[in-house]
Amino acid sequence: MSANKKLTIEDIAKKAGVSIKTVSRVFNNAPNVRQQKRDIVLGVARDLGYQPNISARQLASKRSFVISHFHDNPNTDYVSEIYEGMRRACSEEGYYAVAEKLNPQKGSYRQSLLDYLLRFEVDGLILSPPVSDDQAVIREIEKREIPYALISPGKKKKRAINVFIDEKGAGRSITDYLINRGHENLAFLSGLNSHAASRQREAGYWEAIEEAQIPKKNAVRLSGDFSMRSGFTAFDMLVKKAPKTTGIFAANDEMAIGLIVAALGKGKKVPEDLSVVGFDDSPFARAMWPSITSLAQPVDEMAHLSTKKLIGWIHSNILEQSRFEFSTKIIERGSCP
Amino acid sequence: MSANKKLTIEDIAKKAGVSIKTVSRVFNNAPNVRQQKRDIVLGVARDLGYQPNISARQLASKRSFVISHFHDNPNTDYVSEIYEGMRRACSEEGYYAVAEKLNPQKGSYRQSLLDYLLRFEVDGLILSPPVSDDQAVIREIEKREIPYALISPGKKKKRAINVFIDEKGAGRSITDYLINRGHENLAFLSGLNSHAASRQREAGYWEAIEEAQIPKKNAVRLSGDFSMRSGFTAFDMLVKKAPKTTGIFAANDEMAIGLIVAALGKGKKVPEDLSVVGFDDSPFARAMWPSITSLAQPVDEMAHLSTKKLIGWIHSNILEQSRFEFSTKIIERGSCP
DNA sequence: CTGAAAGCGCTTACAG
DNA sequence: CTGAAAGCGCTTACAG
Repeated sequence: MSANKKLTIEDIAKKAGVSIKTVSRVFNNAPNVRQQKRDIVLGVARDLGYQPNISARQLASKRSFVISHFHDNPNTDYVSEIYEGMRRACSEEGYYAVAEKLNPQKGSYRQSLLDYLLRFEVDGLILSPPVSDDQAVIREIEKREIPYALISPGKKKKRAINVFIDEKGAGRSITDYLINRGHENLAFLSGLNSHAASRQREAGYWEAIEEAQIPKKNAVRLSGDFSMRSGFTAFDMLVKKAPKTTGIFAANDEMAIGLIVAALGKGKKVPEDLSVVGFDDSPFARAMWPSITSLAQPVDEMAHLSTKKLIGWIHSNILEQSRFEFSTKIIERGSCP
Repeated sequence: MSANKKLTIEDIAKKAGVSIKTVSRVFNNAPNVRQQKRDIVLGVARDLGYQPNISARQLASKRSFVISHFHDNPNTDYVSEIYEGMRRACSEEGYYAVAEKLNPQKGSYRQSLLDYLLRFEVDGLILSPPVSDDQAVIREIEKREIPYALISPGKKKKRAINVFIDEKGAGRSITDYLINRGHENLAFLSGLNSHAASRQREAGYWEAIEEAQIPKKNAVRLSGDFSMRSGFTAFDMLVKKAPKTTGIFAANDEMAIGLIVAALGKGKKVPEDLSVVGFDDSPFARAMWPSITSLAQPVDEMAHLSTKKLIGWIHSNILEQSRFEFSTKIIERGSCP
């Protein structure tokens, strides 16, 4: 190992019979190197186990090789999955992945962002909900011309990388899934209405209801706020407003869990009396009993691709494609088999 | 901002009327600088908003200024809290915090660790359970003489920083808490027996039982594995083995949740029929309904302190104190008020 | 307790 | 398509 650490660009250049500049070009994927030389350099580097010294690159190039993920999300499973996708992409490209939790309690978002950008150099930023919809934050980033990517933004930005799923389509397919299983009395349990995703999922719900010609009176909407507690409370509303309901679409898994716990506590059987489908395929959806049927989005891949595209943008200084839609699937489990 | 970025050690030296070496010494907390000069330098740096260039430090010193947290823990809340504590400490000391998830599926732990240490320089390592009890991993680290810290290790190491809580004492205090609330028929729901923490918590349980002179037949042990599912199943065992039980101590919150869900499903009331205390004070313990009384350990502080001490060790090359015990407290909630 | 010189391993213009 | 020189902003011996 210590032998590896001593290897420099010069050693590789000598072995390969080229100048250090050529080696540098190869490792930066820069143009103007004949393919043949490129192969030789890469071969020598592989044989000797050469790893470029990141600090030297940073210092000389005045770039940081750091991609930072800004978030403010209490859902650590979601944040961890994003980090993992970023980390993989960064490691492939010789970058560092850093996660920064914006703390809205002390001062504004914007302030913590500014503080951060002042203290640390970053080459690119990744924002996830709800930060990805914070226009003040986005303005600050655009002002500094830092390449950035938005994960599941409510409003897609032209000068950014946007990765997302078809929220409305997902809402439709969950509703269809319930309808196909014979449910004729349905409920949608919403998240915070300020989140675009919740509104879009609901739109898909109503579209599917209409298309299946289910009478409007047999389909209700319950208000939640994405918290487990609100799912718990929603069950009481359901009993009052629409006791005949048998199929429920919750806008996230936490609410689905809360609702199921409430239902069990009142002697209802899941899925026999009440079938529930969640959204996110969170680890708890798997661990709960009954386990929860849920719509999965490929968060890890979304983070991985956006990081890759971000690094491409940083290198070429050109934003080629700005929108990437990912597909989802429903994972069938105990709460709605 | 761009003005700040241009500031170098030279600017500060000039302003402060000292050599750059003195400035460097001040920023590295090195000895041999008169306090008066130190204050001047620090004052000038503050006024101008100077931030040392990390890459330059890395390159010149051949240190990475990176502290890496190795883990393999499905509990993302726990991992995130550790990361947050590390990140705070690192940011105070001008270090980078990195989290690396060891993937035991592909190849051994040890291999992924070696791969990592080969690819990246790190100045220090932090290990959390279960990695903190993997002696093969620890051997590799000690062989390389990398300073490291263990969070809640089963076996404390002499040549490492160890941060931990009194697991047995925590088990005692939870049991006492139940006893003080009048429960005379108790159950302990264990985690994986291979985890030292679970065994120690159980030892505390039995100690408290004995001290309170509760007949052994009124206290049972149920086997779990830390999973929510195992808590769910444990309820059936409980009904068979010890139907008179009213007070339950679960070795973690997930099992407490599983057990409560099972109990609710069978028409039991919590806490009226069954009082449950968990361990970890996880976000779900707060969010559940009923919310769960749980023992909280200061994970964030444990990570923060161990990172600080680790950096101190790196700088001085001296490991001063190797053991740090943290205190815990029981957070009273709905499941056992 | 303090300073002037050399060097860490790369990249950036610049020249060809 | 390729190379020799200068320099990024620090720290490390070394000397005093």
